[in-house]
Amino acid sequence: MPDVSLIRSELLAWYDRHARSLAWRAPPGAEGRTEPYRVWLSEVMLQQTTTPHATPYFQSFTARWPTVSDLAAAEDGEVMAAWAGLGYYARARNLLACARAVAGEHGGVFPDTEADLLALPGVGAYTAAAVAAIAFDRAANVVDGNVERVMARLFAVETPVPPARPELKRLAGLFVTDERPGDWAQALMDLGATVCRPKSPLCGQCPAAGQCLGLASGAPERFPVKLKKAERPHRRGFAFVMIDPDGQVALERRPDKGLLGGMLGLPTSDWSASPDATPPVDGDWREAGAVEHVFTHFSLTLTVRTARVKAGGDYQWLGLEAARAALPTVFAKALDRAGEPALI
DNA sequence: GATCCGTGGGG
DNA sequence: TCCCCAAGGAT
Repeated sequence: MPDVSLIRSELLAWYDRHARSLAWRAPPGAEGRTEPYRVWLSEVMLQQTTTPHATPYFQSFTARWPTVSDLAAAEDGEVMAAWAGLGYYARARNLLACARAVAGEHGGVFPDTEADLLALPGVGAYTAAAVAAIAFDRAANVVDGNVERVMARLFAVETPVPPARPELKRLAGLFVTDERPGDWAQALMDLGATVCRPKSPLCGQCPAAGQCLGLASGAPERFPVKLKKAERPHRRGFAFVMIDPDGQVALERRPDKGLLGGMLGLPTSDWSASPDATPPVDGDWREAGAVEHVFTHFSLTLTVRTARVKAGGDYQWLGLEAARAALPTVFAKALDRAGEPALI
């Protein structure tokens, strides 16, 4: 069996030499621990999101709202617009709810235990453990997709995920001690991101290669074994671009629950196998083509229709640039499409 | 436990 | 082109 203590010391030594330089990490030798606000913000942004995608958002959020109290005081629409393009918009709603809970119920100071962190909106098992470990040096079992993969390979776990999750978490827990818990968590995730990668792992560079049952099996990339996932259905729909004489576009706030919840959007039909193409208002509607978009659990062909109208009704009217910046990607694509046939 | 919830890059 | 998937959480 892999030697837990040996792997720990080898990986921590590797981390001391190979830690990635990331926007939310204190530079090497920096005084004091990392700000909990920055750790929390980065962890939320990194949920199911790649580092390159999250980085510019982290920079703009921290520049605009330097503390959790600043963020708590922001308006909902501002924060949602600033999150536009990052995806999983429930994160932005929960981010604001969490900031307000910290500002209002905790005096602007993040709680420093895993249990108290877990009670905050948008903070689940992973994020609570990560903030506790990285910001507060608590011995927490930080398990994300990277850690699951590393454990599955180290121990050559044949049980497929997701059923194997509890077992992988148990294995990860074998490594958690009071010694450098924050560094340990980040070392494991850095290893997973740069060496023990999903495809073509770089086992020749791995400090734990000598202890890895997956490598010994001859096919480490086979782990973690995965269950086949369901097919992604396809839907169709219409998006309606109304432009007033000043070039303003009609947008509506989407309900908090459901797809793209809380975000601004174009008026649309239902999205289904055979959507109802009736536009929201009468007018001289023209077809501007279609855009394709892929969501997590369905793909969409969105046909774009445009009309010149007078501003009014129950809409927010924004200029083209402002609208595009505030919209989720699927609607930004639709707006781009509407602009092409020289309607504007 | 199963489902819903985005996006963009890489193989 | 298509498929995979990335520092998950809520219901």
